[in-house]
Amino acid sequence: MNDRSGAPAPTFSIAAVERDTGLSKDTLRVWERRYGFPQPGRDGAGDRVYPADQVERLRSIRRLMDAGHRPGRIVGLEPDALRALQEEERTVQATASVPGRDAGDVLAPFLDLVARHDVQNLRGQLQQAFLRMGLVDFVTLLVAPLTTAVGEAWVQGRIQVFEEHLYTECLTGVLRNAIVEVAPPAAASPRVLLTTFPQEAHGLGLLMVETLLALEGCHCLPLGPQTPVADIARAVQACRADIVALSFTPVMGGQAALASLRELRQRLPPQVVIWAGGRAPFLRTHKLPGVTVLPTLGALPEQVADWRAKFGNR
Amino acid sequence: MNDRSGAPAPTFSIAAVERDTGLSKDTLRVWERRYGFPQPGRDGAGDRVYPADQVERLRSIRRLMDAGHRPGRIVGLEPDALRALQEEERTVQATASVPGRDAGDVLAPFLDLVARHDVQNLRGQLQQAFLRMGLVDFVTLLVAPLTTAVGEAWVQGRIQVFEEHLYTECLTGVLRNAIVEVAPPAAASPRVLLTTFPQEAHGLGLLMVETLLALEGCHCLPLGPQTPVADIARAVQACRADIVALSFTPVMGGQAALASLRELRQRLPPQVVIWAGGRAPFLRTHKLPGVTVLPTLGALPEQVADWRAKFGNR
DNA sequence: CTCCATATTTGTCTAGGACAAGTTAGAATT
DNA sequence: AATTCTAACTTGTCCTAGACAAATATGGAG
Repeated sequence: MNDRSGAPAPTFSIAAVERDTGLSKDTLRVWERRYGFPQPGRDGAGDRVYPADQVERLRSIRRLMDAGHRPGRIVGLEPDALRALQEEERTVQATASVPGRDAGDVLAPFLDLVARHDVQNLRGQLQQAFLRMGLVDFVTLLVAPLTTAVGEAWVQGRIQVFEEHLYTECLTGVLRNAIVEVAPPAAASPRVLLTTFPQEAHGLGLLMVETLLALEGCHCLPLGPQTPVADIARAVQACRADIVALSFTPVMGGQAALASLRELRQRLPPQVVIWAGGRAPFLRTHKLPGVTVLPTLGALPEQVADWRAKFGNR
Repeated sequence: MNDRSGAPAPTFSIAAVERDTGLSKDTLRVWERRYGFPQPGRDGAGDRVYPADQVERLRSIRRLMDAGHRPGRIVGLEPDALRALQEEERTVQATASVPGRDAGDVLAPFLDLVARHDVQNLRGQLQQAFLRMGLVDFVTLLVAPLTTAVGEAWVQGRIQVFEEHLYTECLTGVLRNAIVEVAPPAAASPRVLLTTFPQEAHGLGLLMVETLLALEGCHCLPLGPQTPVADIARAVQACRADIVALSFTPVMGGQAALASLRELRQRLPPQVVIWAGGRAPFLRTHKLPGVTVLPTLGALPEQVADWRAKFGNR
């Protein structure tokens, strides 16, 4: 980034690497021991000092792991091999989405705006699409696939973190605006509490769900992202929620997510339903007793109808 | 919460405690060694198991630390003594805000709505206040003090975490809506990038600043909360930002914040200005070379004018 | 009352071992 | 050939206990 600077090459403490890569200190140390990478230098106090290129390589590894690769197979790989794998990912995904080729073409111009950081136009185009398509189609046919595409582009290193932040922020504004226009019914049911676990900072999925639920006439209790499990349980009790809807991205490790879900299930009264949705792989691969998995946003109206059939006459 | 349940009392792993209290595993272990608290049990594998009441006590300790107390003095304290300190905090703050007694009375009804989880009315009242006061007064005279008051109430244990989340979410909606109505000038300057560091999840301050900056005719580049330092630097370069505005709550430890600020300063070109604002104590107590501290929101227009006087003629 | 030197406090880092839960691969059965 | 079961391997997290640097407090001198 800055070749010409005479300043010393920027380096990273283990804490900084943890923040920037999302890999815990324990993991970083154990990888070093087991796989021989990373190989940080040491400062005067004997503390690890990571050069920038190793951090970059760790980020690539992290992205590939989010895409399903296993550490043992990729941590030792040279940057070239990592790039090759990223390329492969892209091909696989392109193939997988053949039935939605039209969709891809719809998304492309938006992705382009993101990559160019053209927030003004991005916002304008999104707003326009919203008005043209109507809220339901806008969310299910454009926003959801687009968010997935942005996530995939990030995995492949085609989009920077800050570009993803710009996109998220932009879309948050548009969706928040849209939600206001859906007049919330005074005392509707079911009462749905929306949030994510503390490790999951991504709140876009919640907004999409909130939009659709509001349209279905549900009473939404949005808590925003990152509520501790204990507080979710308290909120359910205090707000008399019928359903807890949680959103998961691949960023949240499957193990941590499963543990938290089990803990939450244990703390909630049995009649309170837990909905789990999002792009996290563990939602598809694991059985979650006492949790309803929403594979897509399209499944929402159906689930709401289900709930009303079962509990609606309270 | 559940006295009557025959289920075994819920317990917490060290990871769960870290999430719920914000205290790192290392800190939890070292406190145990030094101060004799917490004193978790052990499970079959020899892993620490924290009972619920110890977690609760840790939360109280955390809140008091955010209010400026030192660990060595309070970690060993019994719950009664902690409650006494909390009470003291409340008294001190009430005294400190004597000049704003009017303000306190203005805030009280809103705090009441938060404590009752009456989101519907809270939103309505906020919206109404916004229309009555106008955007600038709404943000500086109501939203900012109210957010501070909510934070203080949380420190004193009068407000639950989830209630604070409800408040934040509610207000986010209102502010986001307001921002849209401020027509953004096409190519204004300065270009201000807004975000927080990864440890700082609170984004309300950013929205307040964005509102006021938009009114001042600045070009805002909101990244949302929790951008890694390296990505902030990249975003500045890619978006040609003139200023980076960062927001800090007491939740973010002073040490971590200072380290990140230094790192950011080192990575940015010298002509890019860093603004730091928020309720975090370290902003008042420390000298931050190369960083402009904004003590209050009221200082914003002045700072913008300053920048324009110095660099406006690019 | 202010300033500086010394003492204490405090969070983070280190090492390398251990283990349980999850995953893969291979064998045995249908 | 497909399915199920078992054994081997992976992998993240947790453990102990010591060390140190930076931040903060304390006490003495000006």
